[in-house]
Amino acid sequence: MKTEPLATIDTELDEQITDLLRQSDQRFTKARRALVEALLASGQPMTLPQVLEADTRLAQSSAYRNLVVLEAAGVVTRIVTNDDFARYELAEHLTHHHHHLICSSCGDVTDFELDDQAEAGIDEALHKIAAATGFTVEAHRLDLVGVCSGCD
Amino acid sequence: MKTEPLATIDTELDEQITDLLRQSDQRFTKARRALVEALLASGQPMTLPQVLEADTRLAQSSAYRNLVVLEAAGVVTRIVTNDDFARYELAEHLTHHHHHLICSSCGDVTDFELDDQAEAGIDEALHKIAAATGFTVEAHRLDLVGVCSGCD
DNA sequence: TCCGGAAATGAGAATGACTATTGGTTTCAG
DNA sequence: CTGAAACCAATAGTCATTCTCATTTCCGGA
Repeated sequence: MKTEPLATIDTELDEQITDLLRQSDQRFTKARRALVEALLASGQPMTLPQVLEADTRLAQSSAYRNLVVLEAAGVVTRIVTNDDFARYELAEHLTHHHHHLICSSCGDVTDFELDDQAEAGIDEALHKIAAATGFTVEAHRLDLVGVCSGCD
Repeated sequence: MKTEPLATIDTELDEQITDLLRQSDQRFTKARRALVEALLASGQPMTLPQVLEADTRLAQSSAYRNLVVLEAAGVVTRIVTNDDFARYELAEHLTHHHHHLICSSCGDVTDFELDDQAEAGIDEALHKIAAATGFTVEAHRLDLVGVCSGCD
């Protein structure tokens, strides 16, 4: 596979990902690097067809397999909606905490952030719930479902 | 199909559902009533196999088809997780606004509610976002992802 | 640098949740 | 009572995703 990056992975990010993969006994191969570059270049959650379109050198089966590996290693997150395809994006700890606008019409997913105060309020309420139910919190997901401006 | 309800649908709920279905030119048939009863009896989101197990008189194909009808009519909500099966529950406006605890280990989904203050805070923050992005809000979804007490 | 084994790749086949079709039965208006 | 519309159950597709396996690539040791 030739290398012609869609986006550049800086040294720090490269090391983080290499580390995460190593913890799962996996290598940061060219195909996996190409996937990460495509996700990085997009800046938005992508479906598999979108990923393949962004980098036509990728094979479908390998892309699926590598996304599973990357997800297991904590490098990417898989987002399921009611759309036909699942979507993938770089994990939050490699980027920043954020939420999703999900369009119920076209299925598109866009990121957004909440101000710190709102975020803190949610966290507090959620930890109360967790404590009351014996649930160990890994993450919270807050999605806005509606119709995007392009679908009106 | 015989009728031997798992749970009782009170008159008000019955009328609401009948109305919603009528708006989609659909009837509230026995099979659909049985589905609603099963969901009502469970009080939690159910996978299709769980629904079939709860009421063995239901046929798989009809259950799927009727759940599609009920969802289109706004009677039930479909929740998709990373689990193999989608889950179904009664729509919020027939019950009450709530959120989900999703176990990343066993896939089980449990409902919980937030106090009014936290809920209002979230709503406010979200409407700001919507206004800024030209997004028309239909609903918000707040899920807690983690490990349930049975899976530690 | 060259080798050998282990891991990764890619093309295609298989899987399985879900959907559409079919053909027969029930319901309801008139 | 009658016929069309709606329903139901069974079964055959559909299609995103996963698996298989022959081939290729990677990487440490000689």
